[in-house]
Amino acid sequence: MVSHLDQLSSALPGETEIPDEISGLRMTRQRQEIYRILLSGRDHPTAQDVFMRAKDRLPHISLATVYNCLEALVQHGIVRQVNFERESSRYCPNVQEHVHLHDPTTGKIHDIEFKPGFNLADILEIPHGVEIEGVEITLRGKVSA
Amino acid sequence: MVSHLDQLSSALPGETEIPDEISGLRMTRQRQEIYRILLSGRDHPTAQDVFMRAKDRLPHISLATVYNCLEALVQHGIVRQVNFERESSRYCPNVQEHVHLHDPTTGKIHDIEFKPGFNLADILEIPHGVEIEGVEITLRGKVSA
DNA sequence: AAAAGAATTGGAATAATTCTTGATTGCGGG
DNA sequence: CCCGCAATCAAGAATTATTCCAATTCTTTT
Repeated sequence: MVSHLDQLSSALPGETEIPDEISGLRMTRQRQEIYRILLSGRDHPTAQDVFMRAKDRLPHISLATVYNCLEALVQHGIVRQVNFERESSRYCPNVQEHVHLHDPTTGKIHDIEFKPGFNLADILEIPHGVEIEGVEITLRGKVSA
Repeated sequence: MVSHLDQLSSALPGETEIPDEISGLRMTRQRQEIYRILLSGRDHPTAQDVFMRAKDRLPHISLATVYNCLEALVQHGIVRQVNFERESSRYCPNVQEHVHLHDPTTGKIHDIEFKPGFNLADILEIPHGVEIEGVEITLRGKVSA
């Protein structure tokens, strides 16, 4: 399955061409800008961060709209919402299955990939009768490089 | 390493004898009650839940105290704070390393154990220079049994 | 028993997010 | 091209979980 990310991230942030509709979601001006912002820097911004960045191109945008757009994008599987502890939600344009590494010293979040063919049941005692529908893994640690 | 859970959970909830001090934390009356509540039903209650249950034995306890006590217990590694999405934090007296399975249909949370000798690096591409300090895994799924 | 230090309380304050309401926009049919 | 409907947007109010604060009460130390 090819992600929207792969299709779109080749162009430069400002010029990225975003279609009128993605996964059945009408891409309005503000949804486009917000999605563009997420695609451009892969730094897992919060709604506030996105709001501030969006004002460059959409001076009249409201925080509520940012929340609405982010929610719409999340609902349609176009972006992923990332929660760390009880901090503000962060948003990520990478919808491939992956895990997040949070470095408490820098505050940065890094994406980490699964090994191909990984299987949760290899490391967990999954009882019978349990059907796993989703996995959420967050690592805490230091990144020296 | 023997957990406090193992030492304490044999007695009945109400009678459970809790020492004056655990891991360097002075166990005041309210901390004892709150810890007892967590030990008795392993249902991952929220601070509100704990507050309501605590009022049976400590009618004058305040919600702030419940938060204070829970925080103290968490800081001293006596209980574990569990966050699911952006919901209220839940608290768990099981401090062994384990993961949580959230069943959205029932709203219940189940503990799932790691297999002995598990290794995260078996399923994840951990880059060089990354030192993992903590892991948090949450599964979403249905429990039929 | 007095002093010092911790813990507890109740209420106010905060922060993130959601809700509400009214205005605006975009679009298909006439 | 214009009309009407539904979706979207904006602004601010409301909500919710949690934290902070100041005053009081316990504990422990002296």
